[in-house]
Amino acid sequence: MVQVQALSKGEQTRERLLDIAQDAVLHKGFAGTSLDEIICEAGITKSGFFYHFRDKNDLAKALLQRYLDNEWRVFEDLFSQAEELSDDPLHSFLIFLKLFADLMSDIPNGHPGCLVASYVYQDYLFSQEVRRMTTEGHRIWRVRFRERLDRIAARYPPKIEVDLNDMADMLSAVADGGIILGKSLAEPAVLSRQIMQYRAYVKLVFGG
Amino acid sequence: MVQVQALSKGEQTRERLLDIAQDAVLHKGFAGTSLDEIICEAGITKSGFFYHFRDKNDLAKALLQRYLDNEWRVFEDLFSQAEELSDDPLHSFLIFLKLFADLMSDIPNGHPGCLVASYVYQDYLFSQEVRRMTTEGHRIWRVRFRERLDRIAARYPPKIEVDLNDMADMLSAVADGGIILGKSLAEPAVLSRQIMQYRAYVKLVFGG
DNA sequence: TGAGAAGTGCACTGTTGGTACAGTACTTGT
DNA sequence: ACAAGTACTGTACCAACAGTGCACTTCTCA
Repeated sequence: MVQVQALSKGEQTRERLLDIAQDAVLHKGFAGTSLDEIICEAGITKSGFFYHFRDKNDLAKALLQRYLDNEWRVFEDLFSQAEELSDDPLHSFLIFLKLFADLMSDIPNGHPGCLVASYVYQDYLFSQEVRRMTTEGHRIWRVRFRERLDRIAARYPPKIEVDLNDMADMLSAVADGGIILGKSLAEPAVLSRQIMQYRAYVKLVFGG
Repeated sequence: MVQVQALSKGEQTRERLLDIAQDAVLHKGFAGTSLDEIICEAGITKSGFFYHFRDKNDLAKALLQRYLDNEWRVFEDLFSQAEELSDDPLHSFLIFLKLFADLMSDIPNGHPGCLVASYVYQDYLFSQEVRRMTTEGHRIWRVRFRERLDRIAARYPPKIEVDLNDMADMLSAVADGGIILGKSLAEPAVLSRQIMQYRAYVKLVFGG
């Protein structure tokens, strides 16, 4: 049993505001999301909102930070689960990808959308700080996946010449693209299937 | 020499408005793009704008329609080029992918962004008609790529069990994801490299 | 019970999308 | 050269909304 720190009333309200805002932003964009609708849905006044966030950009930043932290935790968790199930770097990575795909297919109405992708398509709306956070997010994922691929390549020489950075990026790309396709086609299964396609690629490149 | 129908003055203005609007939308989102800034940059008045478009949603629709038409033409062109260079379905598709990757790496400041992806992340802002257009766009691409893969699979049995719809979708996914990564990391080369990763996958699945 | 956390109330300003409509200059076919 | 569109301009207006600032109040919990 994991001991979760109880949230104070203020933190609860803040989380609720973030939940509502994220949902709205992923469907209407940041500029299209009005503070009025957020506070209305949260049952709070405008002044109450500004007690929690300096301004709208501060909300954007908090939203992204929370999203990145969550993603980090999820991947951390999946990686450690996968490592418990196999010592072999390739098998472990393949298990990780399967777990990832399963997790994505378990989301009730499909993945709600990647906040980072959404921000990338609205970069002029945000401060440099926030833009740097999206860049950093993608860079971190590249490094994390790359580490795994390096370990795999050390034991299983690739069957074809391949740049491991590109291959690491491909997982991010396939995930971002899969989310978009899944939303657009109203076929939530697309995302997990795309991850499995990536998995098949990894298998072919390193596997026998 | 292809005879291009000269644009009337009105059509020129309309195109200019669409150019300006598309650029803005890809950086600020649709709601974040004001009519005022569009007309200001176009050197036209508000009344002039409403001569060309009924309202803002009409602009959104025209923008998307033009984008889809352009994409269609580009792929049509690349496919026919590739088919001229080889009769073999696999080789032809691989050539197509290489041409596609090259085209994407030739864009001066990198791909400006996929309007369809941008719309998907702002779906609540648009009319049902526009939303259907994004869905239809993705569905068409799936079908077009799928046709090619079918022809390939008929001659070259896949080395692994693979769903050809998923494989067709993967090109869209990798392209959408590659655009996002390229923008986010400020590394325009990412997109064409991701397309080449997909090409490597196709080669491994069907190739010897 | 008292000090800070977590709000409320209200006033204000500029912007936005959108409407209405009369007038005008520029093109284009004939 | 002229009429008939085409492609706008100018002006005036509106309701809704984003975003802020600040004084004031209520709630919570150590």
